[in-house]
Formats: sequence, C-alpha cells, structure tokens
Amino acid sequence: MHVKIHPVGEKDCESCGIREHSLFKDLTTEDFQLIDQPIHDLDLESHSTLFDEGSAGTHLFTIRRGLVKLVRFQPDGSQRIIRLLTAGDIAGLEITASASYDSTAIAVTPVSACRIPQGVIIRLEKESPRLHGQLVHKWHEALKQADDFIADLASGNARQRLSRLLLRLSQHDSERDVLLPSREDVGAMLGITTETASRTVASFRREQLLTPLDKLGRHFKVDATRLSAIADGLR
Amino acid sequence: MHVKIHPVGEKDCESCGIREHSLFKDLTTEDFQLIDQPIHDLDLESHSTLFDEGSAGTHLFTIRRGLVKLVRFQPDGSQRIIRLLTAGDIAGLEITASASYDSTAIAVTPVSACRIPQGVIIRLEKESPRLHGQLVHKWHEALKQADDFIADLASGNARQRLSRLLLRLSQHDSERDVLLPSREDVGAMLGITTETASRTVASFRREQLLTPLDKLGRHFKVDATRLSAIADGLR
DNA sequence: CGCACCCTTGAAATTACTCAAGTTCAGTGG
DNA sequence: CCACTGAACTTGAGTAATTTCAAGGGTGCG
Repeated sequence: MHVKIHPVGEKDCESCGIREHSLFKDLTTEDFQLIDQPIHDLDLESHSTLFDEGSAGTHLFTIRRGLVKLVRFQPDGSQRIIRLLTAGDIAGLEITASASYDSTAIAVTPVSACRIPQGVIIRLEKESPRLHGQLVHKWHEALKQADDFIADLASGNARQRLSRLLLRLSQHDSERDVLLPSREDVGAMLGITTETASRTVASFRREQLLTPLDKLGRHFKVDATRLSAIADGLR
Repeated sequence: MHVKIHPVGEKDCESCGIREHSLFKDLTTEDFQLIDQPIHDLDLESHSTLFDEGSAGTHLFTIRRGLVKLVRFQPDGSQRIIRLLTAGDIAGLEITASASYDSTAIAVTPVSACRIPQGVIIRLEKESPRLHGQLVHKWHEALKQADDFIADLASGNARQRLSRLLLRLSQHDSERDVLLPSREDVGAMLGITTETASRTVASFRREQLLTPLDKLGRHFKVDATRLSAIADGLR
C-alpha cells in the first residue's frame, strides 16, 4: 500500500480547500495554535486500509477527495458495507469517544485525506467550543447517514435498493451522473449478492434507466425521475 | 394516548434509579442548579408516540423502563424499525444538533421516561463538561447500535437475522430469556414480512431453539449456543 | 499473447413474498 | 357464564425474487 505523507502546518489547514466542510470550519487562529502534533496529508491508493475494526484508535481522518467505505466483516468472511464517506466526511470519529475503531475503513477510489492525531482532537474539543460544535454536527451527520442506510438501502427488493443508491450517489454529484463502485461493493452495500447487483444494473441498463458513459460499466447517466418511481415501489 | 406526568425537581434526578446509566450520570449538585425548566416523568402506554419524524424537536427522552422503537416510514406506508431503545438509552438525541427529529419514536411496551427540554440540555452542554462527556458517549452508543443494526439485523437470511436479534435481546436480559415484540415489529426490524417472521419463529420452536414461557408466543427461553451457530451461518 | 480480474449470464435450487384462510386469545357485552 | 369480536399469530399453496453454482466474456496490463 503506497501512501504519500506531507506534514502540514497550521497555515495549510487554515487555507485548506475543503475547510468549509471540515471539522476545522469554525476554528480561530488561536485555536490553531493548540495543535501540537503534526497533521499529515495522505494520498491513498484504491483498496488501501485507513484503519481496522478493533485496532487502537490513534487518528481520525478528514476525507478530502475520493470515496471510503466503512465495513464490518461477516461471520463468513465477507464484507458488509455500513457507510460510505465522501469529501468532507470524517472517518474514525468514534475515537473521540472510545479507544478503538468500530469498523474498518477502506478506500474505494484513490483518496486524499488529512490524518489528525487523537490527541489534537481531544485537546481542541476541550478547549475550543468551535470544534466542539463541529464534532456534534459530525456525530449527527454520521448517525443520520446510518439511519438512512437502514431505511433506504436495507429495505425493499433489489430494484428499490439499487434505485435509492443511484439516486443518493447522483445527488451530490454535478449533474445526474454516477460513478458506481465495483458490483461486489454494490452488493455489499445493499445486502445482496454480486450477481444480483450485476443483474439489476444490467436490467436498469436495458430499461434505459442507466446510460453508460464508459465501457467498463461503472460510469452512468441516471434517469432520476423514473428511478424515484422505482425507489417508491411503483414497479 | 394516556400519559401520566409528574414534574420532578433536581432532588428526584439526583436520586434517580437509572442515573448511573443516564445522561446526568456525572453531574454535580451545581450542575443541577442550571436546570431552569421542568423535567417531567412520563408513563407511556404501549403504542404511544414520543415524537414524530420531522416535527420540531422540543424534548429529549431518557428511557427508564420498557422498550421504544425508532422507525422510518417507507414509501408504501409500512414501518422500518431502525433502532431499539431500552433502559438508559436516549430518544431524540438528534435535537442537540438539529431542529427536528430524524425518526419517529414509539413505545413497544409500557414505558417510563424522563422528558427533558431541549433548552436544559443546550444550557448544560455549554456550561457543564460533565454532561458534555456523557452526550458524546451517547452519540457513540447510538452510532454503534445503528452500525450493528446494519451488520447484524440487515444481513444474511431470515434465520440468521432472527438468531442475531434473539441473541441481542437476551444479552442484557437476566438469564437467556427474551420477550419478543409483535411479529410485525420483528419483521419491521429484520426487513422481512410478518409471515416470514412468524414462520421462522415457529421453525425455531420446532427445533427447540426457543422454548415458550407463555401461551402468547412472546416470551421464550433461548438456546444461545445453537442460535450463535445459526447466526454464524452454520446451518 | 495470455493471465487476472471483474463483470455477465444461465439454469436450478432455495428462500421469501403474496394472498387467503384458519386459529387462538383477551376483552366485551349479553 | 358464554358467545362474539378484533387483533395477532399461524399455516398453506402458489408465485416471485434471490442465491448458488458454474461457465463464458471483456478489458487492461505485464
């Protein structure tokens, strides 16, 4: 696993491109003075692991670019994806409340992230009400996402689940197009097999709910209107 | 819906039976002085609603006794249970971060709860680091429970899901016995139909994985060892 | 060119859903 | 005290959806 690390000073954080979405959004210059351990800037390859479930929680990560999956391993060794993180999200939030990670975080695409030592967060949380508010905001976001995951992606038949996933993935994206993870990951996210994921995508393609934008079958333009109907169970 | 309300003063909170599990665990006597709005003690009947998804968040609830389900309504009008709350858990935590409730909370059994005004929590959170720590703890608990829900109760076939639910419900209980909610709720929790829930329970009974302790088919003694094997997919 | 890796497809088996009766039990009122 | 009723649970039979197992394609890379 190749990882590029650049130590960054406060200057970099203060001028960071995604700061308005990040934990450090509201921090003042004085707050930045409290950072007494290095924050690293990471570039991670696809498939690399940010941390493992159960291991000691030493850092928390702000995702700057790319897609990260949080997974739990099932008794049979397969993965169940429990959440997806994109730019602005935090991986490893739980270490502000606990000693170890609650799930495994794996990059699904190339990822850029800031790696923040636990100590920095703990210190800032104590001494900066600004960070504090952002942390609460992140807890809420994570919990809501988990709840959405249960209500949307773990309910209904395969067609409904895939529709909801596609709608969700296309939502934040520029204009109704979606870059899907591998069929295996789609399955692990929806709680269906890889084959069913593949068949359902193929079926959506035949029905022109999805129009391929590449030859690999990952990048699509979606028909949001008709997908919404399917998501709501209308055939 | 019948609700009994008893206003309580700080004295009651300080001597509350479940305080060691509650939000107010670490509060000092001075902290209690900050409570400037009445905290009510509620007795709720089975099936009564604590709050509705989307409605303005005015209170948060500490469950003292009984079982509460958090639900989201599906496009077809049916419920999907996204979390179960028992003694010591908090319902409506999200209003410390947001203006409205993210899900609907409904009592599954008769429930006793403390109803705490949003203002009290917001004030205490600002002024008492003790409460603050407890809140973070509760966020973490809720998130972990949501993640467990996805990994355990929304993965695998009906037998595996039911096994995991039974094991989880029997865990905290005194001695390997379980009081199940209605079959409909079991289904809504596992993402299966009522009929499949019923059939699977019946099947477990025939296999003596469950031994009825009442004639209604709600209260059982569980065979934890064999259920674990099923939960892990070993037939 | 050939080897991986992922995706796709087929066919049979399994699992779960749907629809439609029954059954049981608790509570109600005659 | 007993029939009546409603709600929840159970069960069956047929159908639909999904999984499983197995094989075949396509793409990119060494």
